[in-house]
Amino acid sequence: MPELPEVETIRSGLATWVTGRRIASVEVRHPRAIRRHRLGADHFAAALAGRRIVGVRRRGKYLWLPLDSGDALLGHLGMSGQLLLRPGDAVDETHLRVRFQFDDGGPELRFVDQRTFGGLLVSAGGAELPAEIAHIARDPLDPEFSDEEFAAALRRRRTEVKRALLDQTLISGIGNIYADEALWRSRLHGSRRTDTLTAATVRRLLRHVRDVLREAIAAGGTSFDALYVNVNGESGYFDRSLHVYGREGLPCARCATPIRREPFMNRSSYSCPRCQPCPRPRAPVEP
DNA sequence: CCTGCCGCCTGCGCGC
DNA sequence: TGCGCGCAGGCGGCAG
Repeated sequence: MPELPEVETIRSGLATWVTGRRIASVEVRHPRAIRRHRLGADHFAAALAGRRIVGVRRRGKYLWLPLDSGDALLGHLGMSGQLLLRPGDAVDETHLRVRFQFDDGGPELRFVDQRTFGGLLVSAGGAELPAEIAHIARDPLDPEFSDEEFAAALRRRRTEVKRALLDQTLISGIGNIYADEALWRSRLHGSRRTDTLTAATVRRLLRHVRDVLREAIAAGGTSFDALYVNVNGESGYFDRSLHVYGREGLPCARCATPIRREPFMNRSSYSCPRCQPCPRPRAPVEP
């Protein structure tokens, strides 16, 4: 579920509430939530108990908490993951997967995940950048993201622009909502081939990607339902500012044409038929 | 190598 | 009321 703005909202909340605190105990309630920690639940808990959290970092949709051991607690929220700060005596959530208690007796950290597509692991020596996410590209809000390298990668690719925006090894943090919103702002149809985009078009696309991500962060993210909330359980309100996502049949804010929904990778893509015309099929390559 | 597709899970809303 | 179906913010692994 959560894309960069939601994960950044959670990162920022965690930074406020867990930085500097020492983990006292870890309870793994569901093994699937730590399936990517190959050494198992006991090792996971032992690697964290007694460690102090020294910060909270993010790349794309991944979060990690560097520890005073030099390791890091790495997490991905998948489609339905939540990280919540809750009083220790609060009733357990139905989908509570992992509980972290601190030695200061303050609020505990809970990993709650309905669909268990998300998960946590301890990355050995991963405080600076976990090796497990070395394949994830920098995100477009990272000061070291290179627009030129991204444009060059698009030119080399033989795929469609929406697929490229969702490819976390090219540019990270963008998911189905913000891909559709950035494409609408850029007046591009998602099935445009990446190798047909001009340099100016790629610049325009990146500008709109950054605009929509920053605006969504300022709104605390997009909450369609209770599945995405910040660490204090509060919803974001960027859903009010969406122009196409989830708006099939509603008028385009620019031209009033009804927004269309098209099947895409077992999900949906939303766009304006007039502002974002389907690209012409490619001319066959001459022999 | 690169690209595209499937499977992993649970819950909700809809039509019958 | 109940049931089956389609759909949902994502990713890793694998086939071609």
